[in-house]
Amino acid sequence: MDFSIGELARRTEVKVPTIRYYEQIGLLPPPPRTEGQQRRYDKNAVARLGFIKHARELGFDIEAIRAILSLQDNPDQSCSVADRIAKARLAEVEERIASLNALRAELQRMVEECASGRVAECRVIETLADSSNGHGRLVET
Amino acid sequence: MDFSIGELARRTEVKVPTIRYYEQIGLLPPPPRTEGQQRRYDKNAVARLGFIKHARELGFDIEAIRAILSLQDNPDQSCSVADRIAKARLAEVEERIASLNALRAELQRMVEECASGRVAECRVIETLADSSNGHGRLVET
DNA sequence: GTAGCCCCTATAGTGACTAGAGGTTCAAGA
DNA sequence: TCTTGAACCTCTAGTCACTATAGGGGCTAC
Repeated sequence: MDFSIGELARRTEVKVPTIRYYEQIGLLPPPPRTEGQQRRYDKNAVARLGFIKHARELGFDIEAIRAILSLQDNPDQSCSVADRIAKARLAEVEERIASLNALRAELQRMVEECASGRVAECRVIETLADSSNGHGRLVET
Repeated sequence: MDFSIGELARRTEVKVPTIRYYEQIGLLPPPPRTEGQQRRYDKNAVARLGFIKHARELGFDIEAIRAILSLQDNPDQSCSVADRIAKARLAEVEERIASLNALRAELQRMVEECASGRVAECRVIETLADSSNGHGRLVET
């Protein structure tokens, strides 16, 4: 029911040194060790690390992930704190979805034009070039 | 109708050294210079840099952005090349949208529970913890 | 023409990993 | 039980994508 860092790495597809790095910076709690100082993990670690992996792939930085995980780790903390973090992340997530939808539409158009034998004009830049749409980085206030 | 690197930085909200860095690695073409070797930009540069900024915020790495921009820069290149790049990026974009939708739903649920006065149980980890859903990195083949 | 802000290049530092060196532990088989 | 080799340990250094600093030169307003 518990396993090594290598097994955790295989299950999550996160590299072993990255797992140790996450522990070092406090994203993963220090796990129990064997007599010989080797780390032993359980299913909770798989879930937590899987979440971190996903969130990183989605472009959240470590501090944002730390904030989201703190919701999980302190379910009893004041509602207002959790609410503020969740709302800020929610706004960021919604903006990202909107931008990705626009980019998807343009990529789809290009693929379709290709399929119909025409050389695609590429307008990805116009699709995503507007810098005045409030896409700045969100910060907890 | 043309302006300095500082003005480009203000218009795009990209920092001056970052603009020079993008030029150095070939994401931005070298612009014309004044007699005194200062860079001058036009509206095209604003659009291209705005696109790059957005794409970085969405988590695309430099090589992915380079590939997408190459569609724009070589509209006459073979359809099969453009198609391959566009399809790979499209798949990646769709996976990201799906993950973000799941995360959004969970964050919304938490915000709603907070609004109703209950302390939120946080289940963000369960929402996004599954690492066996094919979220690996896509690569051009 | 000179003050002051902006630009130049070049180098070094940061965040988030990733790889390597050099040594130790664990478990499977003899 | 003993051995052996894969997997583990710590520590340091390197990579990618910036970001900041140093030291100097250009440009416009008075």
